[in-house]
Amino acid sequence: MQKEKVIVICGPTASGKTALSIELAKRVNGEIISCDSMQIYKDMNIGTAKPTKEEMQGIKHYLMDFVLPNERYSVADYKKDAKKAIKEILQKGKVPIIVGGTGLYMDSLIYEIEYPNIEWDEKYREELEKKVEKNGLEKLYEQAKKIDPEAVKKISKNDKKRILRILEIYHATGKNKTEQEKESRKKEIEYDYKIYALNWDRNKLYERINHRVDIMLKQGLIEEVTQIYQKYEKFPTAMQGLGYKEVVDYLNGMTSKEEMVEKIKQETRRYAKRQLTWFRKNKQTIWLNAQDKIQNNIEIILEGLN
RNA sequence: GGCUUCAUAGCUCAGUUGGUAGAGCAGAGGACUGAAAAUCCUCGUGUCAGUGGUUCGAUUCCACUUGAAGCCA
Repeated sequence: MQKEKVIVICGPTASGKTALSIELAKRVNGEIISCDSMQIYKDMNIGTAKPTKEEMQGIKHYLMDFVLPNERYSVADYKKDAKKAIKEILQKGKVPIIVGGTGLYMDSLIYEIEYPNIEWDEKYREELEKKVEKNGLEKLYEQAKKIDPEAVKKISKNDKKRILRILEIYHATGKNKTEQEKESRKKEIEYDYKIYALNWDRNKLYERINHRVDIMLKQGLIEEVTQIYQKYEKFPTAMQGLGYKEVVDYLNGMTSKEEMVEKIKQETRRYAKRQLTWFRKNKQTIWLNAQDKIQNNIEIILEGLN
């Protein structure tokens, strides 16, 4: 039996994914599933460049604006939610269009990675964090090496996040990360993902990013962050968002306004570069020239559906 | 007009007692399996302002030229 087709549109921030995807959805009777680790949050609109109701033009968007900034959300959640959304859209007889720039989330879907069902262990994480503070990372690195030498080989001594993760997986499942990752890819991929990525001339992309940051500030980014900051107490990840942490520093008097603006622009440019690195890795991706007319790119995508 | 100081990587600056040079930042490339807009790794050849001179050899010393900053008129 032939697999059903799912369109995927990725690309760096400010590359025009939103505009393209909405036009495409109108054309193919599609609905959009966002693939963006920050647009999931409520109240974070300006800084995440979330499309407005008007921009959506009546096209339904899934997995956007449904998590509170003080809640936790992970790739595993995303994968589950996104697959559910795909099924729902197909059942309606419509075309699912995955759109976004979060590479990790994207891969969890297109490779259909299976995540073992484990609970988020706040206590163990805190315990590990304390150990790092007290004795430094090195001891935990050695410990991780004993548990999973193969995984440790691939990371640096300074990669705290991944060192802790190796320990956490072992703590929760009794398996090492390498083993668990092998199992996570065993299942056959259910859909025929057609993957497209948008690209720009690098300098032009950077100009767009700079310009977009200026617009965000005009639209009231500082006010948005101020409100979120007052409304919620904890931000497990939401405040890691670009633009958000920098505004927080500014509000706390750590930086001047000019420094803040420059920092947001620079970090966003760097982020775009990392996104491109990620998307280049997948060799089945078809690259679209974002400087072309939207309609031309839509034609290319339509050809791929036949 | 006179004197002094400076001119080295895209930027800020080290340095070479004369044997053609190196940091930070910017930038580039890469990695990525439950925080990912996060986290981490790698990468520094440039007429050492220009033209002459001294020298086996000058980015380094000398002269002049150009530009910048400062001081004195």
